[in-house]
Amino acid sequence: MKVMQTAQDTTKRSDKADASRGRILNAAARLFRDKGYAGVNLRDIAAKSGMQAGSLYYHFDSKEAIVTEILDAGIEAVHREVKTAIDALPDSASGAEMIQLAILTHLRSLFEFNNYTSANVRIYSQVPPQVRKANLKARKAYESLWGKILSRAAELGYIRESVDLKNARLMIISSMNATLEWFDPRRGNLNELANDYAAVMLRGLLTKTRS
Amino acid sequence: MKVMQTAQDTTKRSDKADASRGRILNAAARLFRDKGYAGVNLRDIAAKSGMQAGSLYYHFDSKEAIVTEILDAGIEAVHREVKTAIDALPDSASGAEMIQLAILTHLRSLFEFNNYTSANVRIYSQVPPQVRKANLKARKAYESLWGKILSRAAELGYIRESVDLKNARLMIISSMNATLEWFDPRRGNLNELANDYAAVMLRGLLTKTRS
DNA sequence: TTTTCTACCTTACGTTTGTTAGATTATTAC
DNA sequence: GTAATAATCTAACAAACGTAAGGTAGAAAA
Repeated sequence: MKVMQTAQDTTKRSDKADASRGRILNAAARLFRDKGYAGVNLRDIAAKSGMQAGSLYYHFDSKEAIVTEILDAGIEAVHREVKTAIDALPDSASGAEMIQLAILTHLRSLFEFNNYTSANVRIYSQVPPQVRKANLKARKAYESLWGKILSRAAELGYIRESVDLKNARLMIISSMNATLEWFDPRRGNLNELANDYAAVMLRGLLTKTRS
Repeated sequence: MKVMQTAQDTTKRSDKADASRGRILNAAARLFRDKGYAGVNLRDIAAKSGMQAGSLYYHFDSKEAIVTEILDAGIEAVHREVKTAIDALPDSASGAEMIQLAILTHLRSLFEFNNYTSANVRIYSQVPPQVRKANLKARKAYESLWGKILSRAAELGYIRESVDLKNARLMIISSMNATLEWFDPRRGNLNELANDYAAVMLRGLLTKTRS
C-alpha cells in the first residue's frame, strides 16, 4: 500500500513504518468521512489499522496531527489530479471541455481515488480551529486553480457576462462536494453523474426556446 | 421565544416548560450545526440554555431525543416554507419562476429562519442510524415536493429533455445545502446569491452563441 | 396556610476519551 | 549470534462524557 505524503512531510521512514502510517491514515480517513471528527476515537482507528491505540503515538503526536495530515492530503490529491488533467488538454480545447473535464476529475477524486478528499469535505467544518487554519492555504490554492480555469474560459468568451466568477467558483466546487451526501458510486455511474452535472452547470435546466 | 413543534409532538406543556424546551432546542441546533453531533456535549447545550446538564432530562429523554426533534423540525420548516411559497404563485407562473422562487425560499430557510434546517443538513450523516432512519420520512417527503415542482415545469415544456429529473432534484437540493459551507449571510446578500444560483441552475454558465 | 406539583439544581455513577510510560517483541547492524 | 534500534503492546492516568437519583425553591391548588 503506497502511502500518500503531503508536500511538507519529507521525513525519511522505514518501509514498515511507512506502511503502518498509511494504514492508519487510510483507516482514519474512512472513519472520519463516515462518522465525523469527534465521532471517531483512536481505538477505532487503531483497530482498523491492526494495532493498539497507544501504538498510534509512535507514528503521530496526536489525533489532531492525524486529521491535519488527512485534510492536507485530501486537498492536495484533488488539486494534483485536476491540474494534471487540465494541463494535458490541447490549447484548442473549448471552455466547455475544460470545465467538463475538471468536473469529472474532481468527482473522481471524491469517489474513486481515496477517502482523503471526501473526508476533508465532510469534516472540515468540525475540526478544531487550528487544524482548519492549517488546511486553509491548500484550500485557497485549489480554489485559485478553479478561478484560473473559469477566468480562462471567460476570457475566451465562453461564459455569460452576467455570471459572477467569484461566486460561480465556490458554487461549482461546493455543489460537486455535495454529491457526497447522496450519490453512491456502487449504484450509479460516475461518468454519467459528471456528464449530468456538467450539462446543468454549463447549459442549465431550461429549454432555450422558453427561457 | 415561540417554540417550533414537530407534527408528531402534540404534548401540552406549561408556558415555562415550553420556553425552556425552545431554548434547549435552539441552543442545541446552533451547536450541532457548528460542531457536529458528537462534537457537542450536553453541558454545552445546558449552559447555552441557562440551566444545568441534569435539568435537560426533565425536558428530553436523551441526547438522541433532542437531535431527533431538531432534525425533524429542520426538514418540516423548509418543506412548509417552500410549499407555501409555491402554492401562492399564480397558475400563469413559468417553470423558471417556480424554480427560482423555490430556490430563494430554500436558501432563506437555511440562513434566516432558524438553525434547525442547517443543523439537519450538516449533521444528518453523523447521527446514530436510528435517528437518521427516523428523519428519513420527512426527507423523502421534501424531496418529493421538489420532484413535483420539477415535473410540473417539465410537463409545461420548460426543461430540456436530456435532463434526468431524478438526478436534477438531488443535484439542486444538495447544491443549495452546500452554500452552508461557504456563504456568510452577514457578508453577502442572500437575494443575490439566490439569483445567481437560479441563473446558473436554469441557464448555465455558458454563452448561447458558443456552447 | 398548607399541600402538591413543576422546573429546576446538585451530586454522583460508570463509561469512554485522548494520551503517556514502561515493558516487550520484531527487525536490522555488526 | 549478539547488540542496538524500531515498532508495537500493555496498563494506566486524568478528564470528559451521557445519564440517573434525590433534593429544593417557587408557583399553583386546596
